[in-house]
Amino acid sequence: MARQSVSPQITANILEFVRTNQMRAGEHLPCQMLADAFRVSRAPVNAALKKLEMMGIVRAEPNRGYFLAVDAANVEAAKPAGEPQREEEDPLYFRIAEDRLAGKLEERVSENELMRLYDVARSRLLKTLHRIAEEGWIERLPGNGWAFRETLTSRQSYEEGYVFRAVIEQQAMLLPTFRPNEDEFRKARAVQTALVEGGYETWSRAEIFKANNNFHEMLVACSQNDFFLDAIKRINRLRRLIEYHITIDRSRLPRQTSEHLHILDLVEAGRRTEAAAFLYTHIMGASRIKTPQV
Amino acid sequence: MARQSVSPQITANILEFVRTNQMRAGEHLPCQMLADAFRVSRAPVNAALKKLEMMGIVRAEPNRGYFLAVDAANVEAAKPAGEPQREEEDPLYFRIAEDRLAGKLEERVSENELMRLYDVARSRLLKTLHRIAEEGWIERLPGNGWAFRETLTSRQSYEEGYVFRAVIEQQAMLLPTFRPNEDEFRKARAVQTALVEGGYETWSRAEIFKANNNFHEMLVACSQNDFFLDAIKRINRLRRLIEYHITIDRSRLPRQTSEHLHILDLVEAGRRTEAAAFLYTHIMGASRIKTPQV
DNA sequence: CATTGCATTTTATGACTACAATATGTAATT
DNA sequence: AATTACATATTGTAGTCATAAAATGCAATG
Repeated sequence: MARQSVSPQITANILEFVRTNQMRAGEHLPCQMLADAFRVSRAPVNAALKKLEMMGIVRAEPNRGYFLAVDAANVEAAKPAGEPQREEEDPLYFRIAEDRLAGKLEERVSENELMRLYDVARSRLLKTLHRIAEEGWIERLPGNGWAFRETLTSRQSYEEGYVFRAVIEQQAMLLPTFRPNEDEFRKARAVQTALVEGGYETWSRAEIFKANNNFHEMLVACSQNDFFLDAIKRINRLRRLIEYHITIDRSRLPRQTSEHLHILDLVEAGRRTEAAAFLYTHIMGASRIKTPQV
Repeated sequence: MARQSVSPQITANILEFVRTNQMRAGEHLPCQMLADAFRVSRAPVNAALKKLEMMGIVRAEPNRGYFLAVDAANVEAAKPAGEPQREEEDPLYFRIAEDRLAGKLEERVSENELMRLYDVARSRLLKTLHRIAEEGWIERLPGNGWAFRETLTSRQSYEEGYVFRAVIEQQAMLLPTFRPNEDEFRKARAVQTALVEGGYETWSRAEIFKANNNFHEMLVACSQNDFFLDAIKRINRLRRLIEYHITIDRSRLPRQTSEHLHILDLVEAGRRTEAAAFLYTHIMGASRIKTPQV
């Protein structure tokens, strides 16, 4: 048993790429271009394309490479047929998170203990633990073992997180370096509009959540300050974990989405201060409504 | 060859503990208490105390434990005699940082490559790389290898960092949950006063830098919001790395220190808004002065 | 009764090997 | 000139073992 491959992830990436670029059947998919986009070599890209060929999404032409077989709009439909409902991403990560949230894991744990419990190799466990450490809800102790932090389990830190997000995003928008990116704004508008026009009833929870996060991260990215962007990305990864445990309240989505569109309007109209203030209340509002469920 | 011990680190911790608590000769140093304070078991604490006994800083009494042999003020003097100038903390970390700053390391590096280059075991390398990843200046690629980010090397991100700090610290102080901690304020005042009264000429660069960081982290900690505190801690770790490469300008220290004291005054007088605004310009001012040297 | 001192258990690192996945160089194709 | 197809080189993960360090249980001490 060697390592687990990245090519499944690449497969998903290609599908997303095709969709967000709204590509049409027959368009060429150059191998090197995809490899660069996903920061891997051509090897896993080829493996992914081979899989997609079997799924009927791309067509291979000898010595010319792979070509999209269906329009982007129809890729969606072709996907669930071939593979399980949703690819797993990192099962170990979620198992640890669930067990911690359920109180099945003590505050202090040793690596050996976790290896036995989840029956995984040390290297795999460490990879996941370090990922968790980056998200800030576990830390390595100086001697042996790891200690969970309260970030995940306490109600208070959940609210602190919303305050942090609201402040960071508002301030990012007020920075002198903030400059709306026309291209990204257009794409964001398209996604939010798709959500309003029925998407919020059919999209999966993960897709809705991702669209939401992308919107906010796109806004912060316009500040041109990587520290603000990194801070938001980090807390969003954390949020995803917690909010997966909350039954999504789809009735709130239309309002949320229209608020997003309103923010885009304000920024494009040059009313930045207003937009920032509105953004702040938008985020804090989301917190107030959801917390009773936790 | 097994792993490297944490007890040298514990030795340093005990010395710092004795100093910041201004303990006097003869005071008892309970083993379990120290172990709890540093989040390790009694084993490495005992090892550290044994070393300190040989250095003449503590005295062992059979079946009663260890007792401080000199006053906290004199610990300083006793230290450099026994051991090398400064304990290394993590040589690998600094070697990688130096080599990256000097342009000796490409943007993309593989683990094997680094293992050969620095002649360390994979586990040790990974530990350090993950630490660096947490600080945000390297990231794991999806396939093989790691990629350095621009955070360290670009002039722009250096300035972005100052903007981030200024905003975060100011906003932290303006949070409704902000509550000055009397104890910490008193200690901070003592340290800053010691600096003014000559400390800035005799203290080592590392000590001055640490005192500075502690001051700012203490302020943010008063916001009672861990996300703000974590963000500041993360960027401070990064700052330390870069500023170690700048010859410290000791002539600026008196002004910096008096500004710190001024901030404490304003907060204690309940003039929070003024304090926050002053804090903002204090940080941005530091940036403007230093950048020409980079 | 808290704390030490010591014996015992448990832990994590280093070193080695095997191998599938990833990365890359190069000739052939359009 | 860009891209593919294939062959080759390199990488990182998993597994196992030995061992020093860290954690822990408990009788002895003050």
